[in-house]
Amino acid sequence: MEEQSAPGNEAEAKFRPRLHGDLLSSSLLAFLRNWNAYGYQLVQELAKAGLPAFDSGTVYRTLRQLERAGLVSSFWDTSESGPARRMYSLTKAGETFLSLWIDVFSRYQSVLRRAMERYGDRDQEVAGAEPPAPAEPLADAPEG
Amino acid sequence: MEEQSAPGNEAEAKFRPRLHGDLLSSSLLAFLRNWNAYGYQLVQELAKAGLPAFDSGTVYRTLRQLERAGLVSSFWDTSESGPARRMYSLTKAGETFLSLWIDVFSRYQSVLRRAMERYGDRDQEVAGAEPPAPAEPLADAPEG
DNA sequence: TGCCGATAGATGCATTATACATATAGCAGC
DNA sequence: GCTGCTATATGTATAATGCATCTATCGGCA
Repeated sequence: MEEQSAPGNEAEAKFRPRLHGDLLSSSLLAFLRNWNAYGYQLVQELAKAGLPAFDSGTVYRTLRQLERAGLVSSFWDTSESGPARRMYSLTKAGETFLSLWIDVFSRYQSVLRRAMERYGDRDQEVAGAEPPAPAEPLADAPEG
Repeated sequence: MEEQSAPGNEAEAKFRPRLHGDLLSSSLLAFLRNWNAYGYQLVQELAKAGLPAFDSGTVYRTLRQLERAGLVSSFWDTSESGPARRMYSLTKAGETFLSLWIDVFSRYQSVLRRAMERYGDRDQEVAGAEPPAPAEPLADAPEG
């Protein structure tokens, strides 16, 4: 069937960090914990934060989804000139969710941190050893 | 201020942290940076890390995807009794990707941290002010 | 007045990702 | 043979995503 051998040097292109879903949602909630803001503004704030650019359509849709879930609320702000802005603010439920997420997140974080800290001790294999044996990669069955 | 539409207490149920995509991929890469491991084992390791349970089918598919991208490599381990195990190890490209991800991740992290740290100063609104004005939530247009 | 560009939000659509259930298979104990 | 645990994989319906596109307001400018 599929028998491609991944060269490896084009891997970053195919599989770059995307920061989707939960990461976007929680970033938005985090911003809204401090400041009321509207979508266009949040897109720019996220970019300014040094994160990879988010698709604005995804941001707008995510905000509406957060609103449907009751984590944020919004109203149309027509006080400024220009197109109306949908101003968002964090709800009580949103704050609760954000702290729940941060709990989960800190556990995830320690997984990453452990990976980086242990980098110095890389020599001593701890668990499933088997030194990086070559063998047939991408094999489809144990016994061809 | 009362949320008339979303009760808020069912928000966590509808919108719980899922730890998808990039988070799963990078967790797997992080584990594999230290230990060679197979899928079933990684599912258990992730659970032991205190993270919400991942669907095993998603983990297996994600591992194959990482392999297709050249970030990990695998071989069938039939040395133990029982079903064959597909042993994974991190490739050079995988290490590169992981550190790229950790860069992005640390920026994301500071977004969250800033949100939590500033919590004490919550009173002084900094940016888009407009005290949580009520107004029509979930409105479809600025002018009814 | 008409046109352009920036701002602001939204949606259509094809592709991909995901959860849930189910399938396959090896082996151990009875 | 049957059951249960290990270990991997897939079918499928639903959800999420990227990209392009659309609407609309307003300021500047010719």
